[in-house]
Amino acid sequence: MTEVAGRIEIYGQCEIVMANTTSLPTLQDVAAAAGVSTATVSRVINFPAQVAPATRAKVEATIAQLGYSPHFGARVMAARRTNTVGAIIPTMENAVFARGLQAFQDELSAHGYTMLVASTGYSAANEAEQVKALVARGADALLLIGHKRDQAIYDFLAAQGIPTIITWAFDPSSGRPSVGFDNAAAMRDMARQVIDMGHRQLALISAETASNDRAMERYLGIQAAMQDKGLPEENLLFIETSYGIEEGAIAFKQAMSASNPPSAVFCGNDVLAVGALRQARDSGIHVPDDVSIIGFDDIELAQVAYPPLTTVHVPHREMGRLAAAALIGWLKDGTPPNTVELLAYPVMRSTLAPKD
Amino acid sequence: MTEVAGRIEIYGQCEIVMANTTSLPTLQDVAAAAGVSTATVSRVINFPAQVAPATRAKVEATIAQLGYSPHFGARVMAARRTNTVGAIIPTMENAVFARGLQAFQDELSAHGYTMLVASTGYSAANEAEQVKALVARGADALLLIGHKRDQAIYDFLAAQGIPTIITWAFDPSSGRPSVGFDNAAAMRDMARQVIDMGHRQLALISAETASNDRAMERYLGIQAAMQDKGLPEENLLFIETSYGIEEGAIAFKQAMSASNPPSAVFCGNDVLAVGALRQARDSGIHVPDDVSIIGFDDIELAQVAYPPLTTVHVPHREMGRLAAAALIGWLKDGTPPNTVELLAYPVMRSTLAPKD
DNA sequence: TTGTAAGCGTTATCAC
DNA sequence: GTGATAACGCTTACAA
Repeated sequence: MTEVAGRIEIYGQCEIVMANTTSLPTLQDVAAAAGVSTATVSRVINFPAQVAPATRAKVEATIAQLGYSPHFGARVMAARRTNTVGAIIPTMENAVFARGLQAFQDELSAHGYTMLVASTGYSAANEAEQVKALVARGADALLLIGHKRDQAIYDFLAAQGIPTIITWAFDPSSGRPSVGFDNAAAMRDMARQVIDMGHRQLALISAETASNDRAMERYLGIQAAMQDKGLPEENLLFIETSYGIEEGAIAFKQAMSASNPPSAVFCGNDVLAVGALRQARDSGIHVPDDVSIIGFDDIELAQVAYPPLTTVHVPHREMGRLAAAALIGWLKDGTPPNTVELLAYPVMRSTLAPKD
Repeated sequence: MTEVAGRIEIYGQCEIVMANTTSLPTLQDVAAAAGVSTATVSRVINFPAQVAPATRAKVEATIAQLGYSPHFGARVMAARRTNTVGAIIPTMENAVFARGLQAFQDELSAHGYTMLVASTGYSAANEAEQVKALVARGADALLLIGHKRDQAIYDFLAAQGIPTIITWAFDPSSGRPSVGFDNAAAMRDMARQVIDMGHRQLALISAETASNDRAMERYLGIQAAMQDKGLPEENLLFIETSYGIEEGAIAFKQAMSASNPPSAVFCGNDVLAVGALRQARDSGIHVPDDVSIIGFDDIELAQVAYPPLTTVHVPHREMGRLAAAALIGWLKDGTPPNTVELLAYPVMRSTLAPKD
C-alpha cells in the first residue's frame, strides 16, 4: 500500500464578476414596472389563482425580465415561517444516517421544504448547541435521533413552538412523536436465535452507551434474551468502543483473547462488525466455523463483506421518509403526528452458524 | 436469507403541548423589561464589547429570564445575510459525498455558519431547481459538484451575487473558484501503472457520463494513458451503468463475457468495483490472478473488501473542509478565493497484479 | 379582481 | 455609552 501526502497547489486568482449586489430588484420594482400594486405581484407569486390571467401574465413577464426573486428574510418576516426543517444527527459519515437523511430530504424537497443539517459527533453538549443554532436559523421543525437528552432541550423546543420528531428509537412511554424502531426488541430477537443455535458464551462489541440510547437499548436486548433463555449474565463479555472499522477490529481481538472466548460476537453496528470480520481473517480465525459474528443496521457493507454479514435490518430510508411526512403534516395541521413503530428484523447471511 | 416485509404500527396520538406561539418575546419586550432601548439590546447580542458591563449584565439577565431569542427573519432582513451556506450534491447515499459534506459542515459550523443541503439524484434538471430553491431560502453562498451545468445557472448565481465554489473537479481554464482534483490525471496515473504491469486488454465500468463530468474525465484519463503507452483505443471496453453494487456486478459479468475479455477492469468508483469483485467471486473468477479490478474514491468499502481493493485515493474530507474555508473567506473579504488543486493518487492494495 | 397601507422584529445611523 | 428612529422587502387584512 503506497500513500503519499496530499499535495496542494494554489493557482492564480480567479476573476469572478459578481453582480452589483446593491441593487437586486424588489417587489416594488416589479410592481412599478408592471404597472400594478405590490399586493398583486405578491399574489402572483403566492396565490396565482387569485389574479386575473391577463394581469398575471403581465406580472410574470416583468418578473422574468427583471430577474426578480423574492427576498428571503423579508418573506420570512412577513409570513412568519421559513419552510425550512432542521435535522441533527451524530454524523453523516455513518451510512445509516446518510441514508436516512437522504430520504428525509427527498420527502421534504418534494413538499417545498428545505433541509438544514447539523451534526453532533455523538456529543450531547454539541447537540444542545446545534438545536439552538438551527432554531436561531429559522428551522420551522426539527428531526432528532433518539430520545435521550437533557430535558432543558425539550423545554426549549416547546417554548419556541418547534415541532420535533424523534427517530431511530421507539418508546411510546415518552409521549413524544417519533418514527423509529425498538432497538432492544430487535437485538433481543436476534440474540434469541443465536442462543437457540447453541451459543452459550457471547460477546457484544458496542458503541459507547453513555450518550447513545440506541446502543444501550441493543445491549439491554441481548441481556433480555439471555435471561429468557436462562443464560447467566456473566456469559456476556461487554466491550464498549468508539465508531470505526479499526475499533471493531481491536475490540474483536480483545474479545477473542478472553480466558473464556465467545462463540458468537454481537456488534452494535455493521461497521464494528466488519472490523471484527477483518480481524478474524487476519488472525486466521474462520467465520462462522470458529466464531459467529453478528452486525446491526444492514448497510451496504454488510452485503459485500466476506462472508456476507448476518445482521439486523433497519428500515433507514423508510424512517427518514416517514419522519419528514410526519413533520410536514404537523406543520400543516398544527397537531402532533402519531408515533410510528417500524420493524427491524434479523437478516441471516453467512457469518452466523450453529455452535457445533 | 430471511426477510419479512416491514411492519408498521401506529400508536395513539401524542399529547405535546406547544407554547402559545402567538407571543414569543421580542427585542422590544427585552428592552422594555430591562429599561433600555432596543438598540442597546441589539448591541448586547451583536457587539457586547460596545456595552457597559453593568448594562450588559442587566440585559443578559433579562434575555435569559424572558427566554428571548432573536427572530431569524427579522434579523436576515435587517442584516441582509443569513449566515447559511448551501450544498448541492448528487446524493448523500454515496459515501464520498457524505464524507465531504460532513467535513464541509464541520468547518462551516466552527465559523458560525449553518448548512442547507439539497440533492439532485444526478439529474441536471433537478440541480437547476435546487440552486434556485437554496438561493430563495437565503443561502449566502453555494457549493456545487463539478463544473458541467447550464450556463444559465452560473448567470443566475452571478446575478444574485451568490459566491459559489466548485468541488470534485479541477479545471483552471474555467475561471471559476474551485477546490478539487484532476479526475483525468488521477485516472491516467493509475492506468499507466496498470498498463506498465503488462495489461493490454482493458475495460472501464463507468458511471453515466452524460451529466457527470467527473465520470467523463476518468474515462478520458484512461484513454490518455493508453495513447501514451501506444495501446489502440479498441483495447478498452467501455461500459456505462448507474450507481450501485448490483450495477457493478452486472457490468462486470458483461465485460467478462466479451469475445476478448479484459485482464484489468477499471471502475469509475469503489461501489461499482465492489460489485465487480462480488460478481467475480460468485463466478469463480479469481482476483487478481484471473483478472485485476481497480476502483476509484478509496471509501471505507475499499479497505474491507476482500481482497482489499486497489483504488485511487481522493481527499474527500480535505476537499470539503477547504471548500468551506474558501467560501467563508469569500463571504468575509468579498474577493473570490484562489482555485486549489488537491492530489488524488493510486493506492495499491490487492486487486491489481501484473499480467502473467 | 385589485389597491392601500399597516405591520413584521431586527440592524444601523445618527445624535446626544 | 446609549437612545431615537429610519429603513429592510414582503404579506395580508381591509377597502374599493
